[in-house]
Amino acid sequence: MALREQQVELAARVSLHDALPCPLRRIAGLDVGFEDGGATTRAAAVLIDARTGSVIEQHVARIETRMPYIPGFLSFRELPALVEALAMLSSTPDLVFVDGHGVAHPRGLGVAAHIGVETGLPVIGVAKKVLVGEFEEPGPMPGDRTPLLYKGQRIGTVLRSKLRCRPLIVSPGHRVSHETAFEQVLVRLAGYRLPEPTRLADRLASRRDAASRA
DNA sequence: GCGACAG
DNA sequence: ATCTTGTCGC
Repeated sequence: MALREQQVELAARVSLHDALPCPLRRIAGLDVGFEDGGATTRAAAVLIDARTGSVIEQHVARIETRMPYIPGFLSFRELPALVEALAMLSSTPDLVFVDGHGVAHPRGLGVAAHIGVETGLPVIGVAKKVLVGEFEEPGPMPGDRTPLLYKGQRIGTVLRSKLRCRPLIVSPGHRVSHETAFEQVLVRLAGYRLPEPTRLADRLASRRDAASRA
């Protein structure tokens, strides 16, 4: 079966309804990086205590890259490593933040949405650039936002997370509403453009963090 | 046909 | 994503 047909089927399983535990206990951040000029895919998973914000544990999964990057099909390239890293966590997170789009995708299945339907966990997609859709530039203040529209439908939120920084594109991955998605990102901002879960996973995935340089 | 195109 | 130091600006 062709990949785009798989996307359409998987996308039909995505839920935009909130299904998160009231007091969130643990949240996770996921991101991918590459080594050996792309031959090796490196996925990072960071587990954070939702109440204190402290890191509980973090892992890195490294596997052979199986597919090239094709716009619109990113999840098939990164999913294997991401699932591997997620499985390394000793406890399941109540909410997962993924670097990339959720439903803000041509066929509604960005990496965040793909991981969501694959694991059944609540997921939020946090991307740095738009893939598809139109929007009005949001105001300059952190928290300012405008809806991302595509074919007459809302597919995400263009969110200003930091002053003088390009806005983030936030979209539900699975079991989360548009409202909850950007609100959760706002709550996890710690003075940086990216929310903590994604920011920390990003540093671990790309090998420019203190730990891997040791 | 031309340009755009998450990471 | 990745190759890569310093540098301009707030």
